[in-house]
Amino acid sequence: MPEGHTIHRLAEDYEARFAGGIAQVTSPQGKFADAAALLDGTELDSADAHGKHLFLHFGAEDWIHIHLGLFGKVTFGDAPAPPPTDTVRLRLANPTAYVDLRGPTTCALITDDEKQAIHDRLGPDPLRPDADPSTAYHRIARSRTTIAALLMDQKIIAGVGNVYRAEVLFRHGIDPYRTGKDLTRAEWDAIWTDLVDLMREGVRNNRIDTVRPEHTPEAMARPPRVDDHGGEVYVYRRAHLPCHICGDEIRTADLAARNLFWCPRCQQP
DNA sequence: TCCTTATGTACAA
DNA sequence: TGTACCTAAGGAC
Repeated sequence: MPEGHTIHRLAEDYEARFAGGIAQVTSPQGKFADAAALLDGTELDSADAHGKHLFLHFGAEDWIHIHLGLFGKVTFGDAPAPPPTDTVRLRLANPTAYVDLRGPTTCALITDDEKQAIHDRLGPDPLRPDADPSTAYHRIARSRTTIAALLMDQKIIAGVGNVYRAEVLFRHGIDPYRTGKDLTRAEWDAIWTDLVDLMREGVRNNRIDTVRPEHTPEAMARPPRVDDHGGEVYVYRRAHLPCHICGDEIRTADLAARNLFWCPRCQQP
């Protein structure tokens, strides 16, 4: 599930359940055991998210840096915590709740400076209040790379993943193979504004829904989705199915080792 | 029970 | 461009 909205939601949920209190910190799987021992019994004071990176603040200088990658998952539950399975990389537990982290690409103890270096190499995040879309457009407008690839480049814009990429391009009728150079400022501003709205709703609902009210299954008297990615979408993982709007077959292609989905009629070059 | 796939990224060649 | 890494679910047998 991990696109930016997931990570921001996790930051909220970690804070809601653990901030301001002492936590038991363990690493049943073992790879984070040394750091867990250092943090065990200390207080989590805040959580932060930038793009797909999650940061948990313990004490004055220590942060746990978490990146879920493709497989990472986080599970919250109420106390008492069940015995952890042997894939739990990090468990926090307090008298009322526990949270398990499994399969992350990254789970490491870092300093303030190291955290800052991560912020510095990430592009603006539509979910962060300090984000400036014009810095992203500046790079896009000079690039001969496809807009589909640019949207996935975390240095350009942080937090967009394969689902939001496919869906936002569909919502704006933009062919994924158009280059950054061809994108107007107005088009970019519209994409950005839309991403802010979509991703905020993603945080709220903890899932990605991109279908406008007038195109929902109920509104169009069509069958509801069968996909299990967790939300209602126009094109993501709908290869060879009819487009909700024009009925043409949704296309798919490999682009930079990821699956791209788009409607060739609704998204003209 | 095995194989494929996945909302991601980093590094080698 | 290809491959490695981490995990779990779903589908094919």
